[in-house]
Amino acid sequence: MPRPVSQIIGMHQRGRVVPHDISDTIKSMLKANVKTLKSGQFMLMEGDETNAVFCLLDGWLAVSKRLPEGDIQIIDIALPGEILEFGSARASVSAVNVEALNDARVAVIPEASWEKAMQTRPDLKRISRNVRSAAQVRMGERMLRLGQGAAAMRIAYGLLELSVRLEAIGEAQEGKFHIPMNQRMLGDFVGLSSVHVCRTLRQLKRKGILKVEGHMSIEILKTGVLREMAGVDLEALRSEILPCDEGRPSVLASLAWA
Amino acid sequence: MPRPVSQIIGMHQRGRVVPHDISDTIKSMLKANVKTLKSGQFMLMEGDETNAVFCLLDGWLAVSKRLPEGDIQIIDIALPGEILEFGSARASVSAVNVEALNDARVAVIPEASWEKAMQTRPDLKRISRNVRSAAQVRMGERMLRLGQGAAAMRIAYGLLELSVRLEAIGEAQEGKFHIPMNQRMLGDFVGLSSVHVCRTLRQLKRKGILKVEGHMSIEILKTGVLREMAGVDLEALRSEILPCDEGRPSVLASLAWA
DNA sequence: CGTTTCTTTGAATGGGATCAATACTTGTGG
DNA sequence: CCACAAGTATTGATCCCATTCAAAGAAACG
Repeated sequence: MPRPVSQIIGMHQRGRVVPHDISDTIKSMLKANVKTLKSGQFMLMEGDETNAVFCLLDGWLAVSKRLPEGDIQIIDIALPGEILEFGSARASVSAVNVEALNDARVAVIPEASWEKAMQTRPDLKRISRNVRSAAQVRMGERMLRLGQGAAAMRIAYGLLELSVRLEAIGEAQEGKFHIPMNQRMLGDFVGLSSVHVCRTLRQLKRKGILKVEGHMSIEILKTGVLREMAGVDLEALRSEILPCDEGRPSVLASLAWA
Repeated sequence: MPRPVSQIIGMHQRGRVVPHDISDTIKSMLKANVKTLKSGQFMLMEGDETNAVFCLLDGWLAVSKRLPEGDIQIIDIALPGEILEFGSARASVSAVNVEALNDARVAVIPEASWEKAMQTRPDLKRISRNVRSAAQVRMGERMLRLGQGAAAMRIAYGLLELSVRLEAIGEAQEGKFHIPMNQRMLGDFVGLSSVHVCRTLRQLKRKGILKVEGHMSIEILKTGVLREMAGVDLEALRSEILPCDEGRPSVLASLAWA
């Protein structure tokens, strides 16, 4: 489901059309080393060394952390177009686990190539920053609800966030989308036990706010009510968590689709 | 309490000594526009526009978000040396509140100047990235405990994180430090009610793990036990949440101390 | 078709919130 | 200097939401 060319970065800059070969530089960078992950496979574990930048081309990744007791919290969910830079302050050691939630393809870009590309391509730099700040904002939103919100609010926000992000990349239409996670994982995402995820979803179903079919095929029926439960301004959320470039929606991964 | 010159960035690069006037470029950038904040004053509110980069020179800032119901979650606490970039994906609109927890000084740097400085100073770029990833890692740690940890663990981790970070900038010695927050704010930080913060602190006091005097003067007596409760590897934490450059601890703010 | 994993539902437990009342601290102006 | 006010800490009692335990369906899978 590729997007229209007008939404692909690098094809236009301030009205001028950029030669295709420049855009192809990024394309080739993205295609140089593509890692294929099967559903459930770990791309990275806490403590692993990495000095690469990852661009998610296809599929979902869960970025998570684990307590000594074994409890897991999903810190963030990466969707196609996400740019992942790990390594902590001192060394290039990952502080998180990264797991494929379904079959995924990830472009692995050596830090040096990435740096170089950023210098020659100001649009890439902008996009990188926008993708990063989008991730930061949505993590903040989730943190707010983890700390202060009740179960219904956490679930409501989680679903709305996914819905908004999925719509932007064409993986959701009219509030309908599929989540490649079971209820246990969704619980790890919103900070609830799987049992309580089940109960909360049931409530939403009974109130006619959601429709859930099979394994996590979701349809949001009453956006307004859900929005209210989540305590979020949908328009503001969209503008904050959807990466854009020069005012247009942008998905870096779309470059590798050709 | 300035740090030894050897720890100040820009004075050495791969063994070579850099002329002082280059380092002075950054110094003058930091000093060009310094904003003074009084305790309790807001530097930024959700919805405000900013296209500047902030460097915290002195004092503590709380970065927080608020639910419609009024509940507040402190997303992160900025300490001297922190580099703050706001603005979300699409526009330069802040998604957070930033409040001074005590009297603070912040260098306000126009995005353009910042970009320019980053290009001419690779060390600044490295530091900026390290500071950012440190913030990311500690937010992840807190998110993990917000979602999965009980009250004692949240408090224990919160105190340990602060202790580690404060020691690195000389604001804590031998586990003793002062927190410019009341129990309500500490609760907003770790996701607990003020009442429960009080109870949890009392437990820690009774067990001889902590000493608390007056308004939040803390002394960690049994680091091992606290570390255990927090479920954290102290050494790993240090290496992940303390910004460094070229293997040495670095605090950008120290440049403005001269 | 049996096995495993996942969902659903019930019942009991428990942790933290909330409500409420009492001390303590700090700052203010008389 | 004291009295008062406002904010904060402390503690008890109660309530409620979410976890845990347990068991029975339902779906996926080899």
